Amino acid sequence: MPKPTFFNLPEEKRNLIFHHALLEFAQFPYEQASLSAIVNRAAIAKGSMYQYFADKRDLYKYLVQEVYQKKREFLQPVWDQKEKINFFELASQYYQRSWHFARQFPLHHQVTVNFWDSRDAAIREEILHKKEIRITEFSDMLELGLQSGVVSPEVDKDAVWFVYHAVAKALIDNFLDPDINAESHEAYINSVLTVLERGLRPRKEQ
Amino acid sequence: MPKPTFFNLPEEKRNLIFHHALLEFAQFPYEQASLSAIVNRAAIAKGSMYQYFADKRDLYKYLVQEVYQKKREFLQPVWDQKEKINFFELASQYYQRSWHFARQFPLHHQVTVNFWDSRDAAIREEILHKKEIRITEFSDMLELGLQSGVVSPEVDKDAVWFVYHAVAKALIDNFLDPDINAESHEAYINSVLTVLERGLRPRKEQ
DNA sequence: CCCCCATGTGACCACCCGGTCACATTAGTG
DNA sequence: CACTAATGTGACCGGGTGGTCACATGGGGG
Repeated sequence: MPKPTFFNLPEEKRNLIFHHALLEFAQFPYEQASLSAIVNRAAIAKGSMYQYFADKRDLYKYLVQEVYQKKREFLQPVWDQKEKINFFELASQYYQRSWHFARQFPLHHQVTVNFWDSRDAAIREEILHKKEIRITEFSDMLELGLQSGVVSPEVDKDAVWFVYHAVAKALIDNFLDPDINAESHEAYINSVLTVLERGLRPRKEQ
Repeated sequence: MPKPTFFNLPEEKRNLIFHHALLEFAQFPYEQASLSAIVNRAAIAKGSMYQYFADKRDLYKYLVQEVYQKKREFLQPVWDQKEKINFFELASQYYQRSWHFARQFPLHHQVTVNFWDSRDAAIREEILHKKEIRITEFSDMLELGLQSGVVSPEVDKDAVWFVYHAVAKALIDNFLDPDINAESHEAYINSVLTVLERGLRPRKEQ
């Protein structure tokens, strides 16, 4: 919801603003991010910013929307395989590709991480909305897993969603941990997913 | 590390200050919490606060320390059973009792939740310290589970820690969700733990 | 050339923050 | 009572914030 003026801008200037907003909101959550800092670093007059966006929240919402748009496109190839591979392979590929997204676009990634911690009431609504979308997508995946028999029919679906969501968030929060290099991180994701797949109880078979 | 003056205060006044600090830091994470708001609501002069504590962070560290002290005492009965019951029962009791803590002391609980989101550099050190303590405690528990045979020796211990920590944090963050009543919440915790225990793959036995 | 309108600007506003300090108040002691 | 030391106080400071507004700038068309 930027004002029309923003879209009349030459692309270069739009990118400049977007980039510096990205830098700021990647470093700080919404409440602590400073609009003054953004305009100073972008060498834009504060008043100009208010020609483009209604207020700080307007800018933030636009930024988050664009960031998630990019992430969704990045993950699309994984979703396209939904019917071809099983639940566990799909989950693995999903997190592996999310990790590559974080590597390639660390600022975008950090914005998504900070987004979930926001306390602003209006933004929390957006968060709940995004959460619902995830639940639906995950339920679809899980349903396919149940039908093909790779997922046990005994599990409590809500509990499974809860566990996967919790683990996904923790994985994503740690994607940029500098102590972990590429190879071991991919292995690590798979170790974690194996725990979810097989459980802690010993299995008699195999 | 409050100043000696603080401990010379009559207990009533100490409790007053503690209570209003609790209210503020339960509502906001460290950076967004307002010292001015605390002193105003407690009807204390701002200058007085600086007779008791070196600065905002000093007050916060003291508060967090007291809160975790209370929580540790509350959970002690569970740890005392460490040798008597198995890994999965212990985990269940641990989260059940954590949930009762959140119910009985919602402000204390909320302070612990906000604590983990803090970005202040000095406070992040405390966070890492608390995290190490948790890792050690959990490793001990898991080791007992392995020795007694209720936990599969094939699992990657680091991955198990990661999963349990992630799920614990998510459970705790949702403890005060008003949509969930007492009975169903206890059942919910057990459903989630069952997913971790048995995994998603169907089991041939049983 | 001038007029118009979209765009750019930065001083300025009210408000809030954490922290300080000169001074007032109180309580205990001889 | 007086003297001392501890404690209480709130106006004040410098610095930050999101947001505004009267005005400057510039480029295209009559």
